[in-house]
Amino acid sequence: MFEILAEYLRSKIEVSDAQLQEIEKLCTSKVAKRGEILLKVNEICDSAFFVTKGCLRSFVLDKKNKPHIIQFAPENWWITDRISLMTREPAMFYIEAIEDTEYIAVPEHFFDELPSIVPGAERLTRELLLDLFRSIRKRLISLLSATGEDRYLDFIQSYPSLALRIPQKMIASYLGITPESLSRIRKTISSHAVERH
Amino acid sequence: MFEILAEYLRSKIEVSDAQLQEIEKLCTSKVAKRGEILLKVNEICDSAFFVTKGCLRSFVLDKKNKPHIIQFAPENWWITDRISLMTREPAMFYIEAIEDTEYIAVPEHFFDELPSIVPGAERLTRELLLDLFRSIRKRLISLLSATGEDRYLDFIQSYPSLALRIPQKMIASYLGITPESLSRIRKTISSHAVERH
DNA sequence: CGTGGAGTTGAATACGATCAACACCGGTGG
DNA sequence: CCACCGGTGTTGATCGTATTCAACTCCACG
Repeated sequence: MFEILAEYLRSKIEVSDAQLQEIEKLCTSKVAKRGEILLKVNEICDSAFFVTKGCLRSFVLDKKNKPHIIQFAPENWWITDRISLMTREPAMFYIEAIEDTEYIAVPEHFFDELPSIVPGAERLTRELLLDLFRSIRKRLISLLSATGEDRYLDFIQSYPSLALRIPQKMIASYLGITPESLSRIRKTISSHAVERH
Repeated sequence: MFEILAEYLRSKIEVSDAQLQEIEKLCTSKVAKRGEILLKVNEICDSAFFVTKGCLRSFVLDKKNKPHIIQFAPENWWITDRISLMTREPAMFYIEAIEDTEYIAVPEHFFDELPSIVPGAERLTRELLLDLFRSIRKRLISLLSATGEDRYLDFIQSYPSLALRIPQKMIASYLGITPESLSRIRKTISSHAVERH
């Protein structure tokens, strides 16, 4: 199971087998059943999760207890409350398995220690942070300035495999619309496709 | 004018006058008239701006050319496209003066060099990044999960002085609602206040 | 099989956006 | 100094769109 993270790291940075063995010592392989909660709001988040099989999501609850999805994490994705992890503040959201999932938990200091094992790995840490930053900012902007339909089109464009795999009600929650609205949006989109054909 | 940034830095980190002189060499004092654009979408952002007097804002335009405000920056705030600054990617938004404004521009390498002038200043850089992260994430969550009224209440709570100072149409744009809706929200809020009295 | 959840569809509703009118200044120029 | 003007904020009426509620189908799974 660690082999998947190893492969991921090899694709991102130059790393030897000996270094990978060092890295593996920091990692803990775990499994979660569908529905299992890995992090709760207001807990201190002490790990980042790297998914090797299955899918996790992070979400908040509004005052009517409706979930709103912040992020999906299928294979080869990281998910964590980065701020809670870095500052020991209470977590802002839940993390939950939406499929039976295998994942690797790494401790808070993992990314700090990585460069001492693999010189130059700061770049990876920096890239991960930038990717996260970019994606949050992009979502903020699209929530502010784009319609539900445009957000959906962007979603299937950006994450085509997720769009097939994730239940539509969860995609709707991620997009900030109701499942019914998403269903209707999909209908009008497919009718446009027919027109063009 | 640099004195205001100096005071700001003194409040954040231990810094001597000699160090401040070194820092000042990296800074450029500038002024912008109301309406002046400091950064355009798709330009490479090469500075961060620290406002010493007046107010800047960042915003995007949607496909109908309506502005949507990402951030306000009054005195003692930083504003920049951090990702463009760090990666030389094209900027995602505009930065514009909404009042006659005096500000200090610092180059992309400013935050990298700061620790070599003031040992321990990494903490400040890290804190600034965390603050930005926190605020973007908070806005994302509130757009996903809170009503316009709740977002407004949170805004006046979080930034009471901004709420008095910024035109309401801009606050509405920041909150993702129309100026008319904000006006009506304010009306119902004040009537609630009367009830309680 | 049968049950429950997911997705779709329709109808009614509610809510925010839009359009329009107006009051209220703050600044400018006569 | 006052008249005028443009922009801002408020309010009302209308409109459009997403939400809500409900019914139904279709699988997947036990």
